[in-house]
Amino acid sequence: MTQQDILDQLRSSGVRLTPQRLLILNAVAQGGGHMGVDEVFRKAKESYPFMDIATVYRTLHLFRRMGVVTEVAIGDRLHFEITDPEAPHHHMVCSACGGAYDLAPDYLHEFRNTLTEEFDFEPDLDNFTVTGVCSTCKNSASDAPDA
Amino acid sequence: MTQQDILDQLRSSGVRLTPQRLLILNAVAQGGGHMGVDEVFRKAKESYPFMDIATVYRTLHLFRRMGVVTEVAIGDRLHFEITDPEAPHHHMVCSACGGAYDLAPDYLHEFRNTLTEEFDFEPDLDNFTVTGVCSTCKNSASDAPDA
DNA sequence: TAAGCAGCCGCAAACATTTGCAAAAGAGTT
DNA sequence: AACTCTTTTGCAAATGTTTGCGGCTGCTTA
Repeated sequence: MTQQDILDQLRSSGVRLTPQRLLILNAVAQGGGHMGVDEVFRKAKESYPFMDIATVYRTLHLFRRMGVVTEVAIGDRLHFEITDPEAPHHHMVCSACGGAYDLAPDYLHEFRNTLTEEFDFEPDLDNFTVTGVCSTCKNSASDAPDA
Repeated sequence: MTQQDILDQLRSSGVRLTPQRLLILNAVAQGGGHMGVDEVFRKAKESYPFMDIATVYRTLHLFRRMGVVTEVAIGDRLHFEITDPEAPHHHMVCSACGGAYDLAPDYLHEFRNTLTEEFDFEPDLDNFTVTGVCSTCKNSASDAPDA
């Protein structure tokens, strides 16, 4: 599951491979975890100073539409990561510390089955995120009172 | 479970009751289902032409923080509805037709338990939305290009 | 390799959302 | 009712995101 596959997928979809798109793809990939729009922009701009923010938005949306990247909402910010079809996973985001944890799909099988059987509703769990409070923050709740 | 309770809750939180806030609360309540920011703005403006869009944003965020309204993401748009503590529910949003369906909390109990037990992660399912394709759209995949 | 087409990019302007600030207004106190 | 304190509002300016458009470029065909 390399970038090569992604490039093939793009090409075969009639989408053009441009330097800008490759840079953006690289930026997301090298970002490892979750890259914000502006982080992708800055990183891509390092290699190509004429990079435009509009292109970054358009390209990320394109990639998302094609399933190449996955969008994760952390707080109010959108983050992006390369979609890994071999090991799809979901996210738990802590509203206290902003941390994002991976969640194996097994935990959602039951839920999916329920929705399908009860409502004939086919959930798209590829872009699935649960918000909540993580273990760490929950257990150190004593520190952070609010006035 | 009336607006009165909401007002009391606001007052007792040290939040001030202003005409603007009442109008916005009313707009969301009368909107019945899910009101977009601009819809709330327009409706409130009918009664008070000086209403400012910034006030609408600030107030909706305030209400959300206080749990008075619930935010539902439908497509790229945020919608708001009055939180009903008597009958909390979640949402299934169809990515094809944009429809929003209520989902009883029972269906999430199991899921919540799993997250808590396995990860000590306390999910906030009050603002919980699953995206997917609804029965209608799934079964009429052949016709409806867009509606 | 040259030519042609369609899709893409960069720019700037439109639109959406957030924020700083001074004036205005709610809520308690006298 | 007048006073004071603090929050809230409206405006405008700052961000953040999307879109229209003319020129540019990847890709295909010959």
